[in-house]
Parts: sequence; structure tokens; C-alpha cells
Amino acid sequence: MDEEELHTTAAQRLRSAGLRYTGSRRAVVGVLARSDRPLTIPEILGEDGSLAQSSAYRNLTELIGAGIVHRIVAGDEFSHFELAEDLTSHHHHLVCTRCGRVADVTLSDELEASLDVALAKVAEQQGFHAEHHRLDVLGLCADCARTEEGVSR
Amino acid sequence: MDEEELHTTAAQRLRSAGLRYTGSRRAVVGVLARSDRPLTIPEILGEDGSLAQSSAYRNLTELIGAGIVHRIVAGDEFSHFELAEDLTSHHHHLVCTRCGRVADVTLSDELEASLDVALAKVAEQQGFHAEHHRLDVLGLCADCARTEEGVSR
DNA sequence: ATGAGTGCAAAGGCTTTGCATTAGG
DNA sequence: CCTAATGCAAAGCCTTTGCACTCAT
Repeated sequence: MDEEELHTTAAQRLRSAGLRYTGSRRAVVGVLARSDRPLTIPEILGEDGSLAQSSAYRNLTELIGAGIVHRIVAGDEFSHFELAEDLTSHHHHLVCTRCGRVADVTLSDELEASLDVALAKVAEQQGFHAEHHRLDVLGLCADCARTEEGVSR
Repeated sequence: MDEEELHTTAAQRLRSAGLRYTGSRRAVVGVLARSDRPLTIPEILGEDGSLAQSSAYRNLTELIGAGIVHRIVAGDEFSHFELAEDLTSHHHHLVCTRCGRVADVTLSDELEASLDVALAKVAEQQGFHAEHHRLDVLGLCADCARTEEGVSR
């Protein structure tokens, strides 16, 4: 999906909820679309200094409600935001436990299929209604791994 | 591992960090050991009303540092705490997106092995040092699914 | 004009921290 | 005894909310 189509889709989804696709919201969606990883509020604001922090949070809340954006709670720091998977593609995250950075990764379709089947089964056994899964790899990003070495030396 | 052995192990790990295994800490570990799912601070305090909230947080921080407890950040609400996997067994979580409740589930060893291999590979491609993975199923627990039906009727 | 969106500042809510006191080894 | 642990209260920090103003339709 190219960025133009993305904006059209986003506008439609907001519109059907009685909301407007303003310049601010378009800017937020654009920033997320151009990133190859989920971003925090400070990162999003950094790209567009004209938006108030509260508006960013509010816009993201509306975008999440409209199914355009997804929120990732990685740790104690800021939440990370990314476009919903139906606007991009199914993927997972490498989460750095030291600096909180999040990167995207994908798995093979076969493994994903096996996972879906297995998870649906165990969920059902507990009467749980599974909607989707979240698979993150925790560890150290390249930068932090380097620093860690330096520290321990 | 029975609870007695668990306490012995916990005491050793704290001791080697120059920390003490006090009654409070033993109580917290006991509560987590007797639960079949990760608990929040209010839930932990509910079981033992004599412990101050700040002490609970501090104890959990020390227990995490000593590798005895693991923290789960599920959503916006309270963090959930459980015993570290080497004291229990590798498992995953069903997270209710409505009430925040977390339940434990396990997958087959074969699937886990496939996952580990695949994740290690994609992580390495980005210079990321993988430590462990986290796989959660998001959806509605049995109770919330029931209520949801009631609401929409 | 009418209601959604925005900015600023203040409030919320979970978690952490300072400090004096208690207690573990 | 000496230092870690505890309780209470206050502070921190990300996030949400109140309110008046602005802008889109």
C-alpha cells in the first residue's frame, strides 16, 4: 500500500466514525508510515515540532480506535506506536531491554501458520477468545550490546 | 520444584547479591508460587495486608534483579509479576484486552524449538543479541467475552 | 454556525524515592 | 553493631483531561 492509498484508507476509517482526517493526523500517520519501526511520542513530535504533546496522544487514541494505529507497551518507558497490521503486514519486534528501542522482524508464513493453529487451540481450552498474537524477542540491540562490552571490560 | 526448594533457591540468589530473604520477601515469593497466573501489586497485597505498597514494589525490584521474579507489562494498568521461568517452566500468556487479566499457557516443545531457531536467525540478521522471547495471545477472557455479548444484545 | 480538533496547563495513576525507624545476621 | 529492609509520605513520570479557542464542513 503506497502512502497515498494509506491516507485515503485512514481518512475513510475516521470519517465512518464521524471524525476528521486533519493535517495533524495526516502528519502522524505519515511519520509512522515512513518509519521502519514503532515510534514513541517524543520521536513522533520530534519529526513535527508544531504538534502539542496532548494532541499527539489524543490523535493516536482516535487513530487506534479507528483501527489505523496500534500501540505497543514495551516496558516502563514510553509506549511505541505503529500502523495497524492490516495497513502494513504481520510482523514481530526485537525489543532492546536496555534502551527500549524496537525493531521490526518477520517470520516465515509456515511458522506463523503453525503458531496461529497452536495458539488458537490452547486459548480455546481456557474459554479465551483469541484475537491476535504478539511475539517479541527481548535482548540487546547492536548499540547497547557494544556498550555493555565496553562497560564490563 | 516444590515450595521449600524454591525458597532455598531464592534465599541463595538474594544472598549472593548481599541481600536478605526476609519474611516479606518470602511471603511475596510464596504468593507468586501458589498462583497459576501472574499477579498485580494489589493482588499480591491483598493476600498479605501487612506489607506496605512501597515495600512490595521494592521487594519485587530486588527479586527481579536477583532473577527470581519476572515483570510483565501487559497494558496501561498494573504490571503483573510471576516467578522467573527457570523456577517454573517456559510458558506464554493469554492477556485479556478488556480487564487485563493474564493466564498461563504452554506450547509443544517442537513448536518452541522452531520458534527459537527462527527468532535467533532474524535477530542475528540485525545484530540484535536475543535473550528470550515473549509470546502473548491477546483477546477476551471467558468472563469478558460473556459480558461483551450481553452488552451488544 | 456547529461540533470536532488543538494548545496549554493541571490533574491522574502507577511506580519510585527520601528519610527516619526497625530488624536481620 | 552495622547495614539492609520497612513504612509513610512525597515526588516522578508518562498519559489523560478540562477548558477556552480555532478550524473544518
